[in-house]
Amino acid sequence: MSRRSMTSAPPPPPRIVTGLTLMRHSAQLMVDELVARLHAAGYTDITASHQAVFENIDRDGTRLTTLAQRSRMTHQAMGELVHTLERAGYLERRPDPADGRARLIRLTGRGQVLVRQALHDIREIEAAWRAQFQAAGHNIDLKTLVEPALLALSQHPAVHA
Amino acid sequence: MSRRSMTSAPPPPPRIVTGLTLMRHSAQLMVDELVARLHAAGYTDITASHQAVFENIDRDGTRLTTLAQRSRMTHQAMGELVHTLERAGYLERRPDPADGRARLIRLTGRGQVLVRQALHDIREIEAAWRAQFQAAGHNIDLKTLVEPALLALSQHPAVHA
DNA sequence: CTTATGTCAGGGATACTGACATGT
DNA sequence: CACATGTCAGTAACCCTGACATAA
Repeated sequence: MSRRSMTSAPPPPPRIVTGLTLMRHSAQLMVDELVARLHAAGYTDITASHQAVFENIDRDGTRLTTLAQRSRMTHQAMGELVHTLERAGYLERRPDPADGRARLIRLTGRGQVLVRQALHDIREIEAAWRAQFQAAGHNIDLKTLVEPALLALSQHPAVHA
Repeated sequence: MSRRSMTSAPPPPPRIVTGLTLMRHSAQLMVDELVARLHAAGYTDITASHQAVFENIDRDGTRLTTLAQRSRMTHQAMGELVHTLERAGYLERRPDPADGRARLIRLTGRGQVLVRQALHDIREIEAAWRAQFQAAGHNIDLKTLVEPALLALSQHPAVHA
């Protein structure tokens, strides 16, 4: 569960509205909404932090260290996430045939079903955005909107210097 | 300081790229970048969590409870944030003349300077975004784009039901 | 031996729940 | 008394640092 509680209060607008605050709040709402839908679908043990695993795991398995690098966290923290999801039956670990030191982390069948459900929910959530965009007269896709920002920011020296 | 460390690794793309993941990562990068700039400007005691205070405080002072509601957290958690920023000299508390039970939390002079600096940095961060966006052939403002999305999500039943 | 992978132990920062004191 | 405001205490979830075991 997200550490941030799902309060029932109507969302109050912030006083100083910048693009940054809008991004922050939008991302927050999207993730909360996704977790709420997954809970409603019966996946009550999934939390927002697990997103880091599911969005970075490869179809044919991924090493713990790789998962950690992709999600920009320590391998120790990622190890804990993987351990939880493994106990819950979403992941399994098998020795890497190509490297005796490593183990590959893969989705189980149950894990694949969960990811499919999540992608379905995300599509629905994003559809609400698109509808609002079009109602406002824009005809643009969410990826098109956010991708250049990600590029610009990830190339900025201060971010990784 | 953000709990998430500022690793020097190049940003690895996630495997499953949805609008949701892009939003999440962009918001993360923007906030990290802002905090890094504020630190560089000498505000070494500011962390990402303090954003919740500065973006929700009114010019003429705001109650603790109101700050908490606006940032969707408990008043206890907000109380801790305010206490820290008060000790650091960015905020001050004075009795509310209109209600003896309440106290109004306001920016000090130092706090106002900080907010001005932060807004300046945010403008610069967003400029990089806009440049990439225009390079891609689009000519639209960030607020215009994100605001309807935020509206759509905040009105969704599951978010606050 | 050096390097990469992963685990174990402990701690820090954030925000929560519950209980309570105070003032209207 | 009921209610709103705010504080104090304890805890949960998340992620970090440091130390270490293992295998290539």
